[in-house]
Amino acid sequence: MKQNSLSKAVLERLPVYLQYLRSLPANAPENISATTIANELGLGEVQVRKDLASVCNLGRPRIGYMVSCLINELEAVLGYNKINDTIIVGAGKLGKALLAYEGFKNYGFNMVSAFDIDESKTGLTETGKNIYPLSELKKRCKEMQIKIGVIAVPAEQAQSVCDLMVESGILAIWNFAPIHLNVPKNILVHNENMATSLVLLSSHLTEQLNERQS
Amino acid sequence: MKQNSLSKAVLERLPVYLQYLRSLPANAPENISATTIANELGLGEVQVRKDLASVCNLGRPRIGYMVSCLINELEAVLGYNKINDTIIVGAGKLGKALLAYEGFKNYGFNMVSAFDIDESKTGLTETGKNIYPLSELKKRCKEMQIKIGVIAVPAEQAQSVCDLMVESGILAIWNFAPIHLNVPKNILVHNENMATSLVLLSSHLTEQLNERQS
DNA sequence: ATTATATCGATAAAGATATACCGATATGCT
DNA sequence: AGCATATCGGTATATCTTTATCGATATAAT
Repeated sequence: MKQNSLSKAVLERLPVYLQYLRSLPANAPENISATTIANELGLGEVQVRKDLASVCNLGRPRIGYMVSCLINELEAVLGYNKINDTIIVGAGKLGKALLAYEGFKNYGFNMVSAFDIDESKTGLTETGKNIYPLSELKKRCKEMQIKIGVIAVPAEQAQSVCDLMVESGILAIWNFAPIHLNVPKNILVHNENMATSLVLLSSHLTEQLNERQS
Repeated sequence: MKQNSLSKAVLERLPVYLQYLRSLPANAPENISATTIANELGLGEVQVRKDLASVCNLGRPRIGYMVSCLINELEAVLGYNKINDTIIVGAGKLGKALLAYEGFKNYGFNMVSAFDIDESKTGLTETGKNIYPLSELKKRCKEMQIKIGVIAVPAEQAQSVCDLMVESGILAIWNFAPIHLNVPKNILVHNENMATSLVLLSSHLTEQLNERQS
């Protein structure tokens, strides 16, 4: 593990490698080459090698990388070993889906509980997690030292929820509301922008259909 | 509107501008400057100007851009006027949330119906949309000429669902399963990778906490 | 009318990211 | 043993993206 200042682009691909490596069957060969990974994931082999080199140098010519070591290194660099407790504000369909999703623990995240302004939603979910009134957010975040929050409320309420989160000591926000949030500069906002995702699909589609016509 | 080969980076920011412009109150000034947009969205003003220039050249010095025109141009370039009918495979929490979400129509998308291998889920949702057995996917896609599909099933089933979609004539796939999909090269897969999003949050957090210590 | 200012679009420079190339090395084959 | 081959890591090059700079222009103020 050597990690120093990984670029955003690399940081976004590393989890993909990790996911792929974890998905390999138990009886797969002990070692894997960058070439193989590249083919499987549809990337360039040089890029894979460069990305992996930014994490560790344990590839051997003609042999490749030892899968188990690579997984360990990636987990270490990505911080998947330390558990990050996270809360969700908004217990609608999306909020509940995120709260219930088991897969986050594979990434070192633990969705602790959700908060909603509608107090009738208060209580335990099917999966045994608590939904609390929004009024308790600050108190509970401080208590549990929560540093990560998810915003799953409609756009109109997103900024005020965001402000409340910042006040509660949250440092990183995963925002699902389709709106730009204003935050102090030490707070990170990552926008999960559906519009952005959809545009990529739609513009690909337009290209495809145009090509067929011409 | 001039659109020719917009870069991915630009394509990802355009919806953000559109979203922001639409959110302006009705009594806001008729024109807006790149400087203002940049400040509101936390971007560089030159970047905003360049991005907008890639769509149209209707900014006037000292005046700025006419909001309504800009919205029209952006909608045209992004293809938000043609409605893209879309189906979802997987009617679990996530699938249902996506099916119910009203906001997609703002982006020119219409979530038509969902499909699930579990036939007990078949029927109408609260919002009046149909859930069908997966076995009907191909027939219904062909009938309705669906070109876009959403994968909201567990990783293990994602590849087979994907194959089925391709067979059904779908050209663009929005994949929520944490796995790389193999597809023919004319099919676009956009991965909504939670791991990737989370990594960015988590690595920011690590940096923040390290800074405080030193 | 002249000057000051905000803002534009275009071009140039800088920075980030991806690709190509090459020498080194570990294995398998003759 | 010696050669062919797959694969690595590093350096160099090319491409893509962002940021800086500048002359032009439309309005407002003097």
